Amino acid sequence: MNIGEASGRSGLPSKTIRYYEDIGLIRPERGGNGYRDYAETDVHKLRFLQRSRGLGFSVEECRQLLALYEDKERASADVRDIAQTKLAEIDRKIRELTDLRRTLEHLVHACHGNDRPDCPILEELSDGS
Amino acid sequence: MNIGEASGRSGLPSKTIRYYEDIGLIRPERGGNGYRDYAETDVHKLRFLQRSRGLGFSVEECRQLLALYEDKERASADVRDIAQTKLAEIDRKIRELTDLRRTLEHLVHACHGNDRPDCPILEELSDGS
DNA sequence: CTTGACCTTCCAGTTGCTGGAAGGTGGATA
DNA sequence: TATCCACCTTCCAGCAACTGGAAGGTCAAG
Repeated sequence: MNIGEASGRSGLPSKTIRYYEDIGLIRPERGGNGYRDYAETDVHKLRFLQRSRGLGFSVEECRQLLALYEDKERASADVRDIAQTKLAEIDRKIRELTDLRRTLEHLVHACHGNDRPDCPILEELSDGS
Repeated sequence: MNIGEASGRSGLPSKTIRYYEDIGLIRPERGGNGYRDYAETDVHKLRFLQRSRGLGFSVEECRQLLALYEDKERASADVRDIAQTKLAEIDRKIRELTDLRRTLEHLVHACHGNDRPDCPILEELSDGS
């Protein structure tokens, strides 16, 4: 499929997809006309990149995560190590998001209008991990 | 307190804290010697920024979130609207992180070594929101 | 009164995109 | 067959959000 369809299916702009190719994250085939030709697995990787970038993982971290699948020669212990580290990070992020959610809920329900100056939100913000 | 202590307590590099001041996110006092002087509430805001940036919110989104406390003239309905939108975003992020977590768990437990080529991980990756 | 760890500003570089120009491709339509 | 228009290509410039380094001021300790 062409880059436009890959873009629509992955949620990433074509520009970004070309950029990811520039920095070596994905390697689509090329048709006789020079157009990039994306396979299903490419779209899966792009969706994966779209998500994990949006969740605050750096491009290099995403590269590591993708490598977990692609580097088929890598020893499984290494794979587990990297994945385990990322799991801990993900758990931390989930905890932080949950805290943030609670804080905003509080703001919505308890800190309306003039009550704001007395709102203990900022104290809550600094709690957690 | 000086920027070094604010840095240590917020988890943000001093460089980044100065940058946040440049773009108007925080406004610490200045001592007679020209040094920045951070209050407790500043540290709370910095910790908040450290977290929400790490969770994939843009600086402009963080500015909005901070404005929920600071703009005391804002009508409470507006506050609720913005907060509600962010809550939906946070819920989506939590869901995506949970999916990502499940995927990695699968990788750790089921896709070791030579089994990788048959691993259905990439299919799982494209599920979810 | 000097040493060293802090602080200041300023300017340049990096990362991760993002927009726009200039031009080629390809299926539909007159 | 021509020409349209939406797509694709590369390249280059600009923006966002830092990050590093130079050049110099401040301050408590020895």
